[in-house]
Amino acid sequence: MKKHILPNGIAVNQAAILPSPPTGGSQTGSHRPVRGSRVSGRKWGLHLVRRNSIFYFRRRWPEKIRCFGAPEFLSVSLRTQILSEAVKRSAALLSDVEAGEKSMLMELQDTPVNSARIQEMLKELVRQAFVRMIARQESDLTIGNPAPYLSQISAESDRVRAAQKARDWSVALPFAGEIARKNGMDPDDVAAPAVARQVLALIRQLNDLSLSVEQSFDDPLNAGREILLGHGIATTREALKPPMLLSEAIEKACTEAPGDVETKIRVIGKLALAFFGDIPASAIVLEQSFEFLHMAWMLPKGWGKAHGCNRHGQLGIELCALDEIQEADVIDAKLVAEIMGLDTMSIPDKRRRLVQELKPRLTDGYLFVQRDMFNRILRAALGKKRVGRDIDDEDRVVPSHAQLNNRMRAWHKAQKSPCGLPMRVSRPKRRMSWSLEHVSRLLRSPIYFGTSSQTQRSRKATAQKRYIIRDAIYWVPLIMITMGVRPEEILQAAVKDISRRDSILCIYVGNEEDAHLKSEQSRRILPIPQILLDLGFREWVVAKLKAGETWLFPEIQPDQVRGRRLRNLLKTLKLNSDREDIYAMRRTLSSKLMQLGIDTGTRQKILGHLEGTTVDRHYSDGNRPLFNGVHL
DNA sequence: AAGTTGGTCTGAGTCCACGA
DNA sequence: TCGTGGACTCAGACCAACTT
Repeated sequence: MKKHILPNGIAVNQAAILPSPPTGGSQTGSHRPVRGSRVSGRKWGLHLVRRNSIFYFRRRWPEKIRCFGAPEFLSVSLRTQILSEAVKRSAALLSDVEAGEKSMLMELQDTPVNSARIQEMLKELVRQAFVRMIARQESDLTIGNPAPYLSQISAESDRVRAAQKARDWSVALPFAGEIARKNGMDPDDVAAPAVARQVLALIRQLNDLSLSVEQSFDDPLNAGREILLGHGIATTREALKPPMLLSEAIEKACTEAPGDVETKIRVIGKLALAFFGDIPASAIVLEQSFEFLHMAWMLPKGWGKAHGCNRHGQLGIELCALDEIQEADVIDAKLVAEIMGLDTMSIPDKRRRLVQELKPRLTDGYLFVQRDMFNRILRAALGKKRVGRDIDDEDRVVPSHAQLNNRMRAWHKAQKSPCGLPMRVSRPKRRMSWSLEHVSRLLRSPIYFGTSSQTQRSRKATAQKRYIIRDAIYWVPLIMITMGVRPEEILQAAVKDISRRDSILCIYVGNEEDAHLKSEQSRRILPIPQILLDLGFREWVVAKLKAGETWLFPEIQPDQVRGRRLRNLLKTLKLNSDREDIYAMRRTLSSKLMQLGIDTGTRQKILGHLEGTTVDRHYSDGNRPLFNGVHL
């Protein structure tokens, strides 16, 4: 395809000689409007020029192709002096050229001829050659008979030289095709003149080095110093180790990371393997990281969840992330087409429907998490020098946050229809404080007014049966609303963490030695608000103490999935809401305190955020009246 | 029939440390 | 002060066997 476009006949040299179009001229000079006595270039027709009575086809290459290195013009001799024949041939040529351009543009966008990838391939070529040379020097003397080896190498060099002269680029394939394939490139790319030329030259360079090393028995690392450094390889044995595969990099990153991070690394690792295949990690370059992240960006929210495995040993099904994207894309495209076709609908209405009905994708914020995890994988393989914080943007393999941000803006633009309607949506979570109505509905729910079943707490009490069970489900929402502690903080509290301090009943959050806290800042002492005391919190704790309990909420195992029971209950009570979830109760308290004019520092101390020093983290004294003012 | 539960998996937010 | 990276926590979907 490229072949019939690139060799552009007589054009390149003569392009400079031909008169350039005056300002405002489009395409070629031939498009210039007729002005004054000047001979119109369009005398013969579109893209037609006549020189020495022979007609030529002459057309400017589109900017998009020129920026990839194409010359200004395509000029081809039409090999005729007859105008009508020239017009016919020119029309045929034009349609061919335009078709070729189209597919070429697609190709360029699909796999940009990426110089960084080619450099990686050449580097691998060098590395392998050096490994062979060193292995030969260290091998048993009887194996390597120098004479045939030398002549074999010279023969190879001769062959390469001949191929270079004949411009037979396919010769490069046996040398670099396999490496290209392993690096995730199309082996045919190696046969492109620009690439093959470099490959063949390098092969000869390496062969020359082999010959001289074979004869002089110099250390290849020393003798080939320039070649190594020229390809970014240090002159050490260490640097010649085979490149790490993506799968190995994932394993390495996982062993280095803590548990929770490991699961995320495995997620993005699985995606990367599906996207790149198991190629050497060093073969990935910046532009491909962008493509990969774009793929992740298009993942539908909730991908990979419908696998069907559960605790009953169900086998479930294997899901392919790429397929899930494809499916979502198809559905979205159908919806977009359908809505665009509704002539009667106004633009805002169309937007509303699209936002509601399009399949939500990952949020922008989460893509940064994915980026960070991908970063860890590549850092495990390439080291901090290639993948670190303080690297120039153009040297990066994984884009920096800023780079990704910029690129994401472009992606967003591309996901807008011509009339500005969205073709891709996401649903970020925005927590809001609970409305008073919501809180009061919770407090009037069967949890506090009594249930008819001891286990199914959402069932309303009947005349005969009325249970009010004071356990985690009863106290945790109250404590969260009035004190703003995190669920995991209150759930791991021990009975003796509740005690008097200066005659005020307080809870010592994070007092347990082995308590697992979000941060040191969350270690704090909070007074028990009056509301809880009125509800009998003190008596309840005393009863626990007498019963010899250690934990405040023994029914909640520390390693259990916490909070799900409560969440489930809220759901059946129809108290669940996307924005006003359990965790949002912390925010509720904070905003209520703010309305009462309490300064930020104190609020942060109550919530256990960074701010207060160790000394003033104990603010139980004197602050208690504030809590009495909190109306729920 | 509606609700509970505990497996699996991913989604996404918060907070903190560090260094330019 | 801000960008970056890291760690941690919680949210939520799906699923099938149980309970009520």
